[in-house]
Amino acid sequence: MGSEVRVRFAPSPTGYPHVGNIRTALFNWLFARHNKGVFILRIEDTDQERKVEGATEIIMESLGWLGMDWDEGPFFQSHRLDMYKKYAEQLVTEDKAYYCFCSSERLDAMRKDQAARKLPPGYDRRCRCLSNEQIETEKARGIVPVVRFKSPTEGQTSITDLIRGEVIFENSLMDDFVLLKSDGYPTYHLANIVDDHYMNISHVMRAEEWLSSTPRHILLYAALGWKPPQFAHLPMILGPDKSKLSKRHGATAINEYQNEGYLPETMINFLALLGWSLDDKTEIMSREEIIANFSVERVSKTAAVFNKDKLEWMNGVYIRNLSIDDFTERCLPFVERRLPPEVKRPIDAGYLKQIAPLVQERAKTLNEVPQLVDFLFVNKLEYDTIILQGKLDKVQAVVVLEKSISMLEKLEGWDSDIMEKAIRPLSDELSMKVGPFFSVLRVAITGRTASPPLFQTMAVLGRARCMERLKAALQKIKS
RNA sequence: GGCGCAUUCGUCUAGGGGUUUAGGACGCUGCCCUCUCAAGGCAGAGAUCACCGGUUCGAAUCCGGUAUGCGCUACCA
Repeated sequence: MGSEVRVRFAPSPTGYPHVGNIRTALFNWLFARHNKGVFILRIEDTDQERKVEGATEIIMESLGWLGMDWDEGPFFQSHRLDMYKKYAEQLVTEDKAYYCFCSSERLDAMRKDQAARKLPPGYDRRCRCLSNEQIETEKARGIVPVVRFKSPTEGQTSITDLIRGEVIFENSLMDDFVLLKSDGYPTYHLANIVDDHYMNISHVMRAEEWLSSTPRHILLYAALGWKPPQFAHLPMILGPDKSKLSKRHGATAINEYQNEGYLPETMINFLALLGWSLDDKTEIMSREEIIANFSVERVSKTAAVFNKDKLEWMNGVYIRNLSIDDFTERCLPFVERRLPPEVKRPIDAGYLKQIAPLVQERAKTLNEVPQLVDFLFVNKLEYDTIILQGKLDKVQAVVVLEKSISMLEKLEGWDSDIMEKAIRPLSDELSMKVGPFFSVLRVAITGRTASPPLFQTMAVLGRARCMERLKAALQKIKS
């Protein structure tokens, strides 16, 4: 069972998960599911300063929302401090690592000096060859040391990345990085290697920004006598200006997309296509299709700009493909939250279901549904009288309303076809074009110039409210 | 500065020596449909495949260099 695929998503709990991190999670998850492997959730909470309360829960909720289930975990690195410490000390004993007593002030000064003299930055290895006595004196002074890795000063370290091929690094350029911080917490480098080893991780798929520190990891595996996993460094996600996607580009946290009314299936599909493709044309794919076809070979090397226009389009596609019941259900919380306060709560789900077909193909996000339907809920319409007549003059608009009202009053039923059959001929009768003619009625009924189909809307609104609105419009234009 | 990675329409991408007058999608423009707005259909504009050399009968595809972009260069991940 040594060939079993075991991958992990290992976020640090520093807030709402970034779409880039979620994309990394998704590729790991897809890879695991495609290969019938194991997907592990591990929380890398080794930075006490950046840790945010509740972030872990949010991460788990986000994964849950997207339907990315994990098979093991969540594991917390903060619960495994003894283990990291043990290996750090083992490396010190084996002379593969050493204690460093340098203060952060000295380190800062050193870096400044290096920058001023245009030297490559990096720890100057002052503590690399301390004698036992020196170590004891420093300890006696109450200085808590960090543990640094003794990087080789010559040779090369190469990695074979599943996406980028062989990448070679000069060991002489690698500095003695910290393994264990003075607060007893491990750095990413140590914790990562220890955990990946103990969790039997077969493939490490992470963002490209990690490529540069991978030789450190390789060296650490070797120092510990462990076999490294395979690496795949995923392309990054950029903002429209091609810099790393960040807040100034708009929403970056996955939950923002949830709140903006994007469907989880849209996010999965869209994110999957950011760096991976099935072929030269397939774009809309179910989660199952993506799983069935996912492979690292088809992951691209190039960073991708997050194209929100395309996301919106795709969300529209998914919204239109929803059943009426499903669409109604998903709209409900948004409508509940964003309809004007004067509308009575709870919102009538039955009524919303009648409305749903009118707006389903018009909405790109669930969040815009409330604005699309609010005129069907409020009691009094607010609109500018001038839009009522549209291309017509005032007298014509009055006639349109009067004729329509009397025609509708005579009507037996309140079915959209019946209404249309009765009203449409009126425009001919008055030798008006249907466009401007209907427009008057549309504004009277909806309070706006763009709306779902007029008669279907009227059918849903109901006879009483329609007549009331038409008469109100007549009053309004006359006064 | 050093090291690393990358470079095909504005964007996401297909393509991996001849099948390519470089294909698809978003967006954009026009037309059709049409009671408005959408949706849908059709059409169009949009890429000298970053640049320069090389290999080859032949290169977007292979190699080298240059440029540009990005990443890393913390007791952050």
